Amino acid sequence: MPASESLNTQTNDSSFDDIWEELAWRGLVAVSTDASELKGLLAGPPITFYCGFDPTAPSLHLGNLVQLLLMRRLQLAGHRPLGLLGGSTGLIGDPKPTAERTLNDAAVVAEWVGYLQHQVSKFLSFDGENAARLVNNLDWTARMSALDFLRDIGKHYRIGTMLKKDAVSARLNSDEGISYTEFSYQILQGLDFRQLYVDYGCVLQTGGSDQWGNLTSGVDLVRRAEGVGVHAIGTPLITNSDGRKFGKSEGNAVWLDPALTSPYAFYQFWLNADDADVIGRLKVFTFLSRKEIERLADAVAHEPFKRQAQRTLALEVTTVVHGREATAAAIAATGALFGQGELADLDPQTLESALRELPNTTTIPDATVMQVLVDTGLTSSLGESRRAVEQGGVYLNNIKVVDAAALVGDSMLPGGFSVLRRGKKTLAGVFVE
RNA sequence: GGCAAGUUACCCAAGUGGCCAAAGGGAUCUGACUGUAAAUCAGCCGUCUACGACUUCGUGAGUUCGAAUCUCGCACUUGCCA
Repeated sequence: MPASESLNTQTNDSSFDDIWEELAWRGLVAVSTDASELKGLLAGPPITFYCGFDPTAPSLHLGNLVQLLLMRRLQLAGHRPLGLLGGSTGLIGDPKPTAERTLNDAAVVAEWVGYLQHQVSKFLSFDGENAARLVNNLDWTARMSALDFLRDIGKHYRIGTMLKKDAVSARLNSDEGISYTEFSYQILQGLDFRQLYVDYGCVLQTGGSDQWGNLTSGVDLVRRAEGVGVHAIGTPLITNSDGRKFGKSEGNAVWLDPALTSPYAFYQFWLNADDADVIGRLKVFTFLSRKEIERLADAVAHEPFKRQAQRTLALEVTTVVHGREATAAAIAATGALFGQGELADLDPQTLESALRELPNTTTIPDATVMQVLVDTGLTSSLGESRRAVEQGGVYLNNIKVVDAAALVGDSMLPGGFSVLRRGKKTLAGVFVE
């Protein structure tokens, strides 16, 4: 439901000469085929372009969000998006630099395709002249025989070129090696581009720059098989300013599915963006204008403690992904839980709904705080709970828990619930019956 | 198919019969400082009914008073040869 409600308010920034200029300013182009040709292409009559999403998990994540928003920007510029779901490529898995993937069960992949399809559809408009369209590469791959594959497609591929792709050579140089299955992935992806060119006149593919080898695979195949020059854009990998991977929070990726990453957690993720990163994030993940973003950059420079850019970022991105209502709830919860006042002074109703946004559990007054920490997922074992308490990192209703044997019933708020906190900002709700 | 090397906790990586729940680094987590930021410093970092017990060093058997360490089988990875 959410997302799509934002579609009507999204626009590109008209202060740019053309969409290419805007994409460049937003830092969305890390690599591409001939830049001046692309610029001309995107400034001209509507083209059809595509971006693929492989079902390697039950939900899309932040890396995919970059692609989805790029697609939307291109659509707003008048171009026609094809959202490709990797029903077949997801069965194979693209080579990760470090390790071979474990193959997922076909039924599971098919199920995930359904989830992703639903998610992708929320970010694109399916109305009007340049309505988006979803396709599944299983539709044309499944019926292709091994012989057709080798004769019609394989003949266009040179092993030398394939070996030189970063994703492949990295693995060949590691002691992990690479299976024939994953080695072949680039051909499957190339096949997609060709098929979409033939069926829809698709002339541009976008993807992460780590997929550059796979993007060019398609460009090469279309040139060889169809004699046509098509294009590819690789977006930069989003990393934190200190080079660490982005979108990993407590060891888990930030998902777009609210069941996997709650809107509250999602909102918090953006709110916690580093000063050094926040402006870049605004450019990539919001539809705010250059003028507005420059104003926020100024705010970061002169009054960083107000964290205006972070607040705006969190508001904008959460709204785009989860909708206004969920965002409002996340902000309300944030206000209640991180506000200055006493928890006991808060309206129990407000507080309770805030706690519902958090990981929470229902228990009895005699339960130990240590056990509840585990139940809410704040810690993963009693030992870790014990350590957290010993280190002075556990708070029940903002009162530091000093006794490892403390019970939930020792401190309760009016209304029969408690705010359990680990560290400075990891919170959970405890409902006592 | 032959020969060789390898498989250690979230990741990298020491350890080659007892002093090993296993060095070191990184990541995560906690504390101090702060702005729910960064940087820095410190601590924690297998599980538990916790001064002790239990389960781990690819996997299954075995040798031994005692095995991550030795032997054999199996699986997987890499390199060289065919």
